[in-house]
Amino acid sequence: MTVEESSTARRPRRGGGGITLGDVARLAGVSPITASRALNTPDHVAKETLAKVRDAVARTGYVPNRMAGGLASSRSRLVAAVVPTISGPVFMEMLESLTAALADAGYQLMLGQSGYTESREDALLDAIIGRRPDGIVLTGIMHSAAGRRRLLAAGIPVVETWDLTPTPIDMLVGFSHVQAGAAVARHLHAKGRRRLALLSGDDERAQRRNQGFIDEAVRLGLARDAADVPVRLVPAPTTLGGGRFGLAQLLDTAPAVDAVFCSSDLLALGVLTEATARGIDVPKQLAVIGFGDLAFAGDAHPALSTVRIDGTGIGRQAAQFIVDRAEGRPVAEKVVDLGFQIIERASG
Amino acid sequence: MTVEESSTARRPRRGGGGITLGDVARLAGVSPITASRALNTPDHVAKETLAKVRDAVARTGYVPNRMAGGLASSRSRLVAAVVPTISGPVFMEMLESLTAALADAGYQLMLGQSGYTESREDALLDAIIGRRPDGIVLTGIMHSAAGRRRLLAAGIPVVETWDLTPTPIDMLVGFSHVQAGAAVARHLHAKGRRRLALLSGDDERAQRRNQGFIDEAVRLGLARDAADVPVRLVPAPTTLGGGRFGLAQLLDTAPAVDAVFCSSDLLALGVLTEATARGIDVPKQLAVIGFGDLAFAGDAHPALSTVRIDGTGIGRQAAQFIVDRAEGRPVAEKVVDLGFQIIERASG
DNA sequence: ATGAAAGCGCTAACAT
DNA sequence: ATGTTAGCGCTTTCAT
Repeated sequence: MTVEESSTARRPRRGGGGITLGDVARLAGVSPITASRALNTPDHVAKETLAKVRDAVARTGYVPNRMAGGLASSRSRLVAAVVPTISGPVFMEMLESLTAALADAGYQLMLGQSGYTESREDALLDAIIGRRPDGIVLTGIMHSAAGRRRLLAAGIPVVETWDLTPTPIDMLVGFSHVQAGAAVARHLHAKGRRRLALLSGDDERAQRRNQGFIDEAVRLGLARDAADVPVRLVPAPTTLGGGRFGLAQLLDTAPAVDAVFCSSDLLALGVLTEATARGIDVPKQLAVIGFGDLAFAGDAHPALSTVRIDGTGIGRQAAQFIVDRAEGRPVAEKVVDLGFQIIERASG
Repeated sequence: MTVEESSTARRPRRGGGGITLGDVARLAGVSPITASRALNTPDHVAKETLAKVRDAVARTGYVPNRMAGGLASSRSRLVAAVVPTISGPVFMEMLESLTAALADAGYQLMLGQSGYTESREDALLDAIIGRRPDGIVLTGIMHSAAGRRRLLAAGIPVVETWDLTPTPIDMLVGFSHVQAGAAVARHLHAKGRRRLALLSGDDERAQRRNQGFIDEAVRLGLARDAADVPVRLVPAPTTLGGGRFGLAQLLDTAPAVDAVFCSSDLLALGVLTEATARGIDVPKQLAVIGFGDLAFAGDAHPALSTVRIDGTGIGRQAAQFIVDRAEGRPVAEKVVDLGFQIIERASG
């Protein structure tokens, strides 16, 4: 008690006036550095000392200041994640497992949205680099050449996700969009479909899946050439409404279509909805394949066939990458392909 | 150039070896504190000096270390947000506007998930308090009495959201769940519905809406007493499948029901789906009201009537609260009721 | 196993 | 308008 009073009295004007490691150390009757060791590397400290420090922590309610720790050690234990936009259910599963896995390892997630103008992207990078995160997880576009250079220059470990780019900045966990598109085309072909069509958001990744889909359709003899596959593009982010509207448009221009590959489950749900409204029988008249395997896919009517992406796995692997790097563990393989899985349900 | 070399040579073993404010100051030929002022309070600095510093920043690619700045100024410019779980589309709109509004003001969002065991909640609090955030935005349960005390003790401004508790910890932005439930009951009554039912997630807020709904139904003479209103509870988080299953159960026990208030739009979409599958005419035989007004609500078939919550407004106001507090501006009103709005579409 | 000294990179306080 | 000094709270390095 006397200790607390005297320390309070001596404290100068600056600072938050909170409890510091020094206070804990004084209460435990050890030096600050010993208190620090007791908290960070308990096995380098005598059992008795440990007990005294732990007791002092409990009595004071001390919580270490991670800004100070980070400054001293050059390890922020902060990880930045950048997504195009937070709404848009696609990346949620990944963010959830990423957050959880990082929390388990004692790291915290900082969230940033890149899906705005390019000038904003620069400001976002400043905000991120300024925090000196131990890693950054990139999802979506955010790769202006200047941005890549800045990240590299800052020496921050980078994990790119949801994609398999040929020239990764650093580490990478994802899957091949081209192959996913091709696999869907093969699936539909195997199910006897002959007039394939695409309903897709206008974002870059979706277009890559479309390319794989179209090329495979041509290869299988389902279309004379690329221009022979009906494509309807709707603005991303995709919506249920976009699916309804898109199907209507598609049927106007290509009424003979017997299968649609949608770039998202939401779009596919819209197609299902519009089909119901028009009395089109799914899957008899029209097969519908979604993308993402969101929670609702299996419960739709009819149950939605789709491409499952292991968002949880992506998040977990991204966390692993960064934590390993931060802890100085060797990273065996910098590129991990988690693949995808076609989930066949009632709709196709 | 000579400057850079000499500074590099002198640099000791610790630290990241990156460019610091000192480097910029030396290059610009001013003292570090002047360089600091040029970046933080440009109008306290002569035009010429400003130009020299800006030039040095541009040439070096300097990005201020916010950990150091935060440590020195006791202002982290970090805001923590706690949600029960990231998946679950309900809070996304809020998170999006919160992130954007904070970014605009130069603050960064740290995300935490509380939706696990109580022991985790404690660890989460430690992680958050350890970062000394300038504010914390709470959504969902996370209010163990001990937790409240710790937050208060840490002196971190707290904004509770999505609710109007009678005893807020600090600041509050939300709406009344009881009133929302009551308003839906009145709406259905006004539309001529007489046998109201509830299909709801088992979370606390939903139950509060249910209470308001039931009480109002009794008051309107639509039920003899509270037990007279059919209620089907499904586990939260709610799903489309839960809606389908729930409606089936509800109709088994109470076939005369002519209106269902669902605790989420997803649940309501499931009800719509199951109704379609069973050939039940919505809204003729059954009115369906959702909650949340998610993006798909208006595009469902039939278009879903629902309760709109201004998630964007909640996020914006929460950011405003915290930034105002951090900048030392007076906060006029610590409690803001953003209300809700019944959106009448085709389903009821 | 424990401690003393010396910073990490920045800004508040007090000059001038 | 600019500079000097002294920390913020912690951890690294080097002793013992």
